[in-house]
Amino acid sequence: MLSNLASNQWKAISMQFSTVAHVPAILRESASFVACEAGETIFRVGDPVRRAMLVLSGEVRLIRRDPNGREVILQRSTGGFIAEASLDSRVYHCDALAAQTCTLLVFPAKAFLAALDEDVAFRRAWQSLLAREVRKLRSQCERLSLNSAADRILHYIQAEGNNGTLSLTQSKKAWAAELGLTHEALYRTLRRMQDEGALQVDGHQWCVCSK
Amino acid sequence: MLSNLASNQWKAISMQFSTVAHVPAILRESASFVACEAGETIFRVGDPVRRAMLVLSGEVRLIRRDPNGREVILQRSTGGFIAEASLDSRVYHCDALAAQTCTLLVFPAKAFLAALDEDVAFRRAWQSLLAREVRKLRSQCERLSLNSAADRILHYIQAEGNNGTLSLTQSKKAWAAELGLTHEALYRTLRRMQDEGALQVDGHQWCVCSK
DNA sequence: CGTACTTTTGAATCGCATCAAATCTGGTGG
DNA sequence: CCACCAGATTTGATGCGATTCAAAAGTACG
Repeated sequence: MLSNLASNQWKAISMQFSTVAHVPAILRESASFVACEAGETIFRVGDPVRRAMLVLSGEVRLIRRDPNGREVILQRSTGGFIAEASLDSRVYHCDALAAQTCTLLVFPAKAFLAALDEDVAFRRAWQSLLAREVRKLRSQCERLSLNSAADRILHYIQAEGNNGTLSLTQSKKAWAAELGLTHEALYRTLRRMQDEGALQVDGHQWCVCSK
Repeated sequence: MLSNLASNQWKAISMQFSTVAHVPAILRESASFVACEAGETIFRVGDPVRRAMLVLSGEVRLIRRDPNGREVILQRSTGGFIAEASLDSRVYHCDALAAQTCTLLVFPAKAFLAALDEDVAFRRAWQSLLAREVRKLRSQCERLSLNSAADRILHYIQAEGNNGTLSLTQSKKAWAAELGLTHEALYRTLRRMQDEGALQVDGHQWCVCSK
């Protein structure tokens, strides 16, 4: 864990995450790296919120368990801030798990909030991040309201892909969970859609065929 | 339509909507009321975002239509801001319909954004509003991922009600849409749960019975 | 090379969607 | 005040599609 980051590191990270480009100098000084092993718990429900966190590499999942013990993925991040909405909460309302070995960029929550008050550009970037998140979640709710597996798949490719083509960055099993389907249903529906010519596959690229 | 609001009106509105209490004086001066009739379209997909809007009375629904023409409710508001996340967008990405006769409090978008830059308390209130919205949407995604009607109903009552009791402010048909169910499925499941003693009903009050 | 996990296919079951129709409700106008 | 209408509510019958349980094959990793 480093308590200080070199300026070229900031440049590289800022290239990848536009919000980071707006992090003011004072806040940068209090940033540090954290490494997590696959399977590690990053925080749990009820833990006090002390840090703002950004996934640099690997994958983090925010999950909650339903009464039957099945886990529901609330957020899945392979890059970018996690639990943004918890920053103004006292405690977390979900668990965070490292799905793979991860590196995180962390900021003390207090300093982060103070910087939001001080720096206009940073504040704007943060607000636009939250707004994007709201739109993305509304889109996900819209998708989960569709009751056929095929419709959810098409909706996902349209919403998360580029111009009808999706580059899948996760296992199909994880994708199924995000779509609110069992993995069996996803496998079968993808197969059927390929057979019917509604989808084309090329490696990890999934492409909608408009007839 | 009034172009200026009396100070006692502000007090009344601020009592009901805490975010409004933080609206700075300059922004207040540019606020006005708008009345909408039931069924009226407030804005459409693609319309430029010119105003921030708050529902004072009546009901507004943000909807999108799926390829089959069925409408999906993205947000339903009987009080409070609507389309908060669109404020930093150029155009709207959904339709807004007045489900009943409504009165809205509207602000020019430009002045609203400027006030967010100027006033710290207002900005904090707004950011916390967005964060609450994110949490609420995550909760809805969690609920829509449950595949039994009974589980969704219980989840809704726990999440949206107080301590296991929900006061229903909408028709059961609208509730069904919010739960991602057909109204028939909701009616039947509610009936079954009452018969089984899992739910108690008293007028519009729905109460979960822990056995 | 073995272990853990994902991917894939099969068969049976169940719950929700769908279509249909009757009843109830609130609001409107004669 | 009553007739009427649109919408919500409710019940019924049917079929489909996703879940569930099961098992086999493929894949990554130490």
